[in-house]
Amino acid sequence: MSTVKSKNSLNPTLVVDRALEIVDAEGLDGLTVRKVADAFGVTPMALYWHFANKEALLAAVGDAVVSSLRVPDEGLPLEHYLREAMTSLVDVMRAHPSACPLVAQQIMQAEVGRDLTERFLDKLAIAGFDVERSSAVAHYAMQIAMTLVSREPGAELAFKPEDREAVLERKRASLASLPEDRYPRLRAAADAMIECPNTDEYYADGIAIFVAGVMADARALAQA
Amino acid sequence: MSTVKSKNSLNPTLVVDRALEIVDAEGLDGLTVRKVADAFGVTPMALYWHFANKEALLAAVGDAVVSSLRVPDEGLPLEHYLREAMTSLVDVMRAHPSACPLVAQQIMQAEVGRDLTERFLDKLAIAGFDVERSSAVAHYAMQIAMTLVSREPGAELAFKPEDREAVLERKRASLASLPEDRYPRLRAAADAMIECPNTDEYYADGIAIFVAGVMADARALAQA
DNA sequence: ACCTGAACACCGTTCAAGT
DNA sequence: ACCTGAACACCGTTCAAGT
Repeated sequence: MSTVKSKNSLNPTLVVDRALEIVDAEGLDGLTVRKVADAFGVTPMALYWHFANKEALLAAVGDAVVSSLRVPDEGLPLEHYLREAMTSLVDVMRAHPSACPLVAQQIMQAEVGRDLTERFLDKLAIAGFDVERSSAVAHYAMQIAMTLVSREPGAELAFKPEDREAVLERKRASLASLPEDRYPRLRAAADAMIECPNTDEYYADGIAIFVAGVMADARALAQA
Repeated sequence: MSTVKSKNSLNPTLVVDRALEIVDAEGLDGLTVRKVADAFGVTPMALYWHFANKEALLAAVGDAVVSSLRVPDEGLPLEHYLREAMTSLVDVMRAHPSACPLVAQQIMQAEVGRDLTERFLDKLAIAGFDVERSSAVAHYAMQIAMTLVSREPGAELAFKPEDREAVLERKRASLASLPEDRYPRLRAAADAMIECPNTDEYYADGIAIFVAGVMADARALAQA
């Protein structure tokens, strides 16, 4: 967070990088035009020369994160292509969990996002999905990837590191206070539901369930 | 939006109802302590007698929506129980799409949410899912139901009804400008990806895919 | 017990002005 | 071309005071 100040010190790329740092450190709601300006030792209004408004800045942050997405190999069959695409999306988002909603919002504005989706829609069509169904499945895939990352158990407590343990403890106590005879499963699951015990497994399983569901649909269409 | 004003006109139930109306009409970001106060012809600070802060008010709104959830019949087998539970969740949320995140946040604070989850975890355990996996699946189900509703194609444009058509048209134009030879599937899918052509089908398919994925897991566990 | 009034530290953004 | 300064219409919230 060093304060850089010189003539023409502000350009969109630098601003977006700084903004992403702030989002990572303080969450999406923690990003403020004034904070970005301060980080550059500049007046808030200086940013309005480079971006039309805050919305445009957020979109640019989304674009920046999306750009590191990779398109799975064209030759892969539907099942593996879908798994690879979702894994790639999840990986990109896990690098900047707070920016997830921006990624979901901007993915179609990026060439890599369009290419990935076009190929996916094509494979779905070949597997027998009609246009409406393919569109829905592509939409589910994107949104589920985002949800997995941005709502990973315990992720909502990523900020205010002092409070984090306190909030965790409060949730734990709340579940522990439930009557054992009525909520035995909930009590046993408490720890796992509050904080993800194995994040890699959490993502792999989430993706696997969705992929299996889509493939069940594909099989049903194949024999119809 | 009539202005009610009398001695002791403010009580938590009335305030929550009003707040939910505002959320429905203007979205979650449109809900403001000051707006709620205005609706009652009262000073913003009056609300702080009944709620600790805005967060507590939002939680109460979430509780109110959750309360209309119903627990599926205990006797149902896993597959049907899961489908019923997600359908019930989706129905409750579709009544107040902007309040979805509050529902997801508060569901475990409500008896009906805990009962629904306890039974689901029990059925998963009987089907062979270990604690960690059951917890993850319960979490996926909740979050996916929420995502289906709050990110239904076109839902993000639910407010500012004047701008709505303009934004839709801008998105449509953006996809229509893509080269036909390179993005044929994307162009064909444009309408369906921008605005949901059949919402009931969209939800039924989304739920069906997740249920099928979980059942594939269950079968794999059964024969292991 | 329940609400008001004034104040504080924040927001995004406009518009005119400086260099 | 790029940035500043002052101002506006908002936020959530504290704290002391009224009834």
